[in-house]
Amino acid sequence: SENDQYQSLIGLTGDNCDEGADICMPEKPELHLQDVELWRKFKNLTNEMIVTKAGRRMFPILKVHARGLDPKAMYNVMLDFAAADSTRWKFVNGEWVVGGKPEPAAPSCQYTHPDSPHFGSHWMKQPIQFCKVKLSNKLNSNGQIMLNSLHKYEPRVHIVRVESNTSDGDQEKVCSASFSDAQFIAVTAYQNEEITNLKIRYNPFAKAFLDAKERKECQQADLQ
Amino acid sequence: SENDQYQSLIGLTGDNCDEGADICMPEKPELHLQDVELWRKFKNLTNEMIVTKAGRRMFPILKVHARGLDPKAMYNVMLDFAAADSTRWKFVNGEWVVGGKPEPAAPSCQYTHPDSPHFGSHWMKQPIQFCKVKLSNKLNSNGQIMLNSLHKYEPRVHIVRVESNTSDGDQEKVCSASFSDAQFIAVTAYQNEEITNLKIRYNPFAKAFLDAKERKECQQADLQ
DNA sequence: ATCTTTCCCACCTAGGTGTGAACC
DNA sequence: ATGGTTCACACCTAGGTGGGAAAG
Repeated sequence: SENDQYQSLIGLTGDNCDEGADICMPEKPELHLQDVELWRKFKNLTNEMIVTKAGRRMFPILKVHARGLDPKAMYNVMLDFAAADSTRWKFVNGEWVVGGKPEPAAPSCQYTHPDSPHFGSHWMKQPIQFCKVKLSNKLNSNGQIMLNSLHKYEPRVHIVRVESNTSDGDQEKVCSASFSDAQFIAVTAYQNEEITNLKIRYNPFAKAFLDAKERKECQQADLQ
Repeated sequence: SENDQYQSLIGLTGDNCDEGADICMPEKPELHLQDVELWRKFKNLTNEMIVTKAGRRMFPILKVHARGLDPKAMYNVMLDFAAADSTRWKFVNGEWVVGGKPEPAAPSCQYTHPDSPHFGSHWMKQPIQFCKVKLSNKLNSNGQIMLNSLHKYEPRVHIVRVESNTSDGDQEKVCSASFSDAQFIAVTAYQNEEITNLKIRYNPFAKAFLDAKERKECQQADLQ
């Protein structure tokens, strides 16, 4: 169908929009992952994300396009990480294998997007970027999200309606989506060298190491 | 009175909170300028702010403490610049004098604080900082505020109530304050060398020039 | 000539990378 | 020994300073 074509072009749609069991109208809130091609490059090698005590940003950055919200209604946008399975992983002989018993899988804390609260029009006018969220392996006072190292996670985004001048608990969940293309294993140091290479290649903050690689290649070319 | 003491300690209170003509209850919204001592150092020399085509940040940074808002109500916080007088200024022989006829004094565009919209509790829990606002002498597409060079301005902060799911024009002004201690003349290059010295002394981004000054002083000390 | 504006620059702040040795 | 974690580090991105020459 035309809808299927569209989805394959722009990539993954959130799996479980859980409000409204009726037919899928354009008005129904939807969330679409951006940069799917990039995410899949990482997923094909089994993606890894560094966690540190102080918190580490994600790369690729999670970006989500929202549609179908009420432009004039107010929403919070939240991010959390669901345990993708119930095992602990380890990297042996170049591949990830199940190893040991997992930590008790508490659902991760929620990260509230810093633009929250804001109008539907704001959330829809451009992809929602989670470039500031930080992943940690320790419980911190600040806004970092704690994950268990060597466990696999899947990012989820939630949109909740907020009303001014009401009690704090009055928040209605409008839409949730889980992004399997953005699954990753939390690590304190990269295990798969190919993952490291992808990170260096695409993350501008790792430019120093990209340059080092290029110098190395030039040296080898000079020798030939 | 105790109230007067408090105000002289923390500095300037907004001059014209324009809602509620009744007696001043603690619940009445109020805005107080922060870092008044620093602002007055600049004001004593006649403060200057650089304006550039691309936009320049203010220094000192305008910080305002808010109180008396409804913690659960939603507000926008706006900043604009009122013409402090109707003349054009020029700097001759080390002092500012009236010179020439002024540009037509259109009120400046309004800058919306990037945290907007947000709850009263958010605006009150810490001073509201306008560290990102940029002053320009050109009309730009982005969020810069255009001012006329060599004209004097006084920053004003406005708090307006916003409701979700209502028409856009439905915004009720809750409180306005004008900060005479933060008056300045817009310039494209600093005129008063003493102002330059203060900017270098207190703005961390000008550290390079502070270091240069210290080296100079050490050289002079060595010669003696 | 004089006054004002523009542009490029060196030098900072602030903070995000993976590395590799050290630590546990 | 082994595997996982931590830390200081060099090297970047990103962008905010005033200086000073040049241009209007």
